Amino acid sequence: MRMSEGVEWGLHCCVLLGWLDDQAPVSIRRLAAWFELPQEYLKKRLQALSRAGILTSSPGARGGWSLARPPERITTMEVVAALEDGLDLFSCTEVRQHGVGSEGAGSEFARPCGISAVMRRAELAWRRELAAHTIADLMARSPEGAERARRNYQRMAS
Amino acid sequence: MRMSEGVEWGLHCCVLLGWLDDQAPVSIRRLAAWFELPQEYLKKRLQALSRAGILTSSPGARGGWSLARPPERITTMEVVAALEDGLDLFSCTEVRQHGVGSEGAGSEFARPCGISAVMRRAELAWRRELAAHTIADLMARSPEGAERARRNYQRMAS
DNA sequence: GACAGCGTACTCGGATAGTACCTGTCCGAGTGTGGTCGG
DNA sequence: CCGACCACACTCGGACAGGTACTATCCGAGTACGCTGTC
Repeated sequence: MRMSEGVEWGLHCCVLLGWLDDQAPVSIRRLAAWFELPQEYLKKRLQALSRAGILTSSPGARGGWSLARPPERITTMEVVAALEDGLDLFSCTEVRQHGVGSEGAGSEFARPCGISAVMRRAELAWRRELAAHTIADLMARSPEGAERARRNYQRMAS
Repeated sequence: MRMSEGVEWGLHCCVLLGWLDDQAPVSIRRLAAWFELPQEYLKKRLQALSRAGILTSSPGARGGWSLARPPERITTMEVVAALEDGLDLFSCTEVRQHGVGSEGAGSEFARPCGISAVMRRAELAWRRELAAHTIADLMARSPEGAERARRNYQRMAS
């Protein structure tokens, strides 16, 4: 079980777009060059973030990508959820209700499976932790990054 | 990102083996029939649990599978870890250190990436929750299951 | 009755396919900006 | 000077291909149990 690499890309893009907030929308070409990522595929991932209402894209010349909301109001949970659409770490297939083992069972299957419950609890703890951090938090974690971003972007634009 | 289906199988098998503790080892044929699962593939998954020291297998006629430890000392975390060997939900590829964005960076890359840190925190919360529950807990959650297991197994053996 | 031999019922490990999802690329269509050209 | 037109730079969505991990099956080899036959 491995999380999609696009999650890392998406989070980094969100942080960068937060830093470059004043610089209008940023084109996919520049975002891809910034992190040296495959442009076409990165675009696909950002489109997913757009559908989730996290990013906004403006078409046309001078168009590009920007945060749809202030970074304080975008949690890492939302970004992960948008990029991993399914998002069910564990999905119970109700194995207990099949085969010889299930024969003669009473009403106990009305109650949710204990294994499924434990997995869901763990998953909830994971999500809660992700929801506790926002893009603004991530931006604040490296103030040097913010300055460097602005500096390099100016150089890139010229 | 989806967790392997084998995790659900493995957990159910551990619980069942806990319930059937007195019934010597249980053959893969019976385990597969119990949950109506593909026998050969289930065997592969159980072999992984055996390598992790969670299950024990005895060869020969009358051989089969049994818990390697009392169920109080097997956590769900161990089972998940054994069946998902990699286990790194999120793996940081240090995207920040590539491309235009990384140019002119000082010593800040010596510090771990903030995004990676948040993801690791969340993952830790997930693991902690999984480690807090044991196979014995799962067994205790459905006492009817224990009785039905013994009943159906007797019928199956005859 | 004791012991060797053999068939059976298991597990172990490797080899091999099929499938689904992730990664990556390409293309046609749509849209807004800025420049150009004619009035 | 002003408005229509056009080229350009973007995004959007679908189609398609390669890679990797998950799912699944098959086979040969090894091991323990229990039966059978011989002494």
